[in-house]
Amino acid sequence: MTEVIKLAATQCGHTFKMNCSNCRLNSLCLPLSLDSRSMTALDSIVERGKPLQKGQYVFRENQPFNSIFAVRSGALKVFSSTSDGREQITGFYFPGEILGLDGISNNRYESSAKALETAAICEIPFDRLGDLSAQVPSLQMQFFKLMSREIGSDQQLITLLSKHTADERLATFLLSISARNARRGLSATRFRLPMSRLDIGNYLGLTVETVSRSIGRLQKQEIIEVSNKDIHIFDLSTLETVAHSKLLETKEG
Amino acid sequence: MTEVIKLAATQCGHTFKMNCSNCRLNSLCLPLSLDSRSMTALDSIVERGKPLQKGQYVFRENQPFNSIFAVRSGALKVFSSTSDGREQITGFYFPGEILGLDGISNNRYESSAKALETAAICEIPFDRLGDLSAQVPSLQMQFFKLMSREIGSDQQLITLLSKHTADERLATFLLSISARNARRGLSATRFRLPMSRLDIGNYLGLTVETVSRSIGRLQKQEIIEVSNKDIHIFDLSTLETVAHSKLLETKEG
DNA sequence: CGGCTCTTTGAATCACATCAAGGCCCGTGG
DNA sequence: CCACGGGCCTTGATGTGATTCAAAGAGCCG
Repeated sequence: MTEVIKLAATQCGHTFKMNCSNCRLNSLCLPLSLDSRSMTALDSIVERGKPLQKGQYVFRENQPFNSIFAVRSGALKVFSSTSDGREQITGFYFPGEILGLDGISNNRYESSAKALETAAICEIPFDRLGDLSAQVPSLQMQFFKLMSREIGSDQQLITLLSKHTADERLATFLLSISARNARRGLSATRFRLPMSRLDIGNYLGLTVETVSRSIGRLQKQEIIEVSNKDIHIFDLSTLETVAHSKLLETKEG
Repeated sequence: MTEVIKLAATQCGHTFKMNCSNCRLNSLCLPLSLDSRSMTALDSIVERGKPLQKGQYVFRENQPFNSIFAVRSGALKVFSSTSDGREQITGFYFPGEILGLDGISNNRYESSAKALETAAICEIPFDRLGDLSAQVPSLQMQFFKLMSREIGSDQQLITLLSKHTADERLATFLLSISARNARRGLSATRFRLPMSRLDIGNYLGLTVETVSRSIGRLQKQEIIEVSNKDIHIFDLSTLETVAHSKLLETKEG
């Protein structure tokens, strides 16, 4: 790694140029597969604001839509309010992932996004991204794929909610977090969950109590170990078995 | 290529040119908001095959992805298979609606699509659509919006599955069909459901029996009348009340 | 050290699933 | 045209996983 790029470390107070080219996440994020000229062009439209504190909003339901956002660090939850006023979390977003796509269709956000912990995000004005996409075919394709992936993952959640038990949902959820950690070069078996049990339950269509009990069951079977928000997955493959409802419950006196 | 363009044959033996410009659905479908030049360009890449019979597939899960499809007539279901081999229906598709978008991300379809009744579809090769989108900004935008709308509707289904009772799910389902009929100039209150109770249940995360009982309850409350697959909604606004769980159950001896 | 939210655990209840049986619709063939 | 057969749909009885209600313990921040 050359010394100019190294400057990405912040707290010292020096100014430095954070951009897509030197972003550690560019191989996961929108820039994926762009040549350096195109990446520079993309870079020029990206806006990087100050970090969000826990609880702060990136955007709110019904606000006019202008930009999509990429997570640089931290974690966010995206949720919309149901007809009877409660909230439904539709996704959690980690570094390298992009949110706000649901706002395109009606020019206003159809959900809200809130920081689960201190988070840094990149704002990408959508009109400028559209212009650039028309000029850079690989960017257009990358963006189509991004939206398609969002559709695919929503449909997986639909299946999860529709056809699976509490334990299967929780196991699938943990595996999803695990895989996304691995993608960013972090441990697939030890990590910290940035969201509360309430949020997990909300996302998975379960109550807090059920989430807590389900965690308890997985722990008792020695598949995971949990201490507060810290998760240790002992055996990924066993957890996968649980997720796919192929584990017959071990009867014990 | 110009005059060789697809001469769809009618039963009477006459040939005529079916195209986007003369399609009754063009104001609902992908061509929406295209000028006539652009519509002609789009038209030149659309392929119109012979109608599908009930039960025939448009595409199957894991097949290589090449095209997206627009429904011209009839109805389709889209479903994917769960980890334990059952199927999960993720959507029903009616004239003017577009399917296959989930295939873009990995270059293979992540779901299968099957005709619920005789159906006519337009095939749109995706690589050519991508090229054209880069040249026609309004087409690119229209396609972005289309994908975004799919994301939005998937998220609504997530909320429905996660937070709502059987009666609310069924009411919401009927209202969705109703609204989509209205959009195409058909009756919002009288229509025929092209799918079986089993399919409805599968889609809504319920068993057939529960669907049947839920229909029974709505009928007893004189909100709808059902005869086989024929639905008559007496009062849309009451049905909306049910969908939003604001109807207190009427106790009766 | 409060006061707060978050989490866990237990007991009772409920909405929906499951199991079971009978009826209806519709295509097919006599 | 009617009889037969196989899905599809409905209805009832019973079972169960998750919710609800309740309460106490654990972590966190001022």
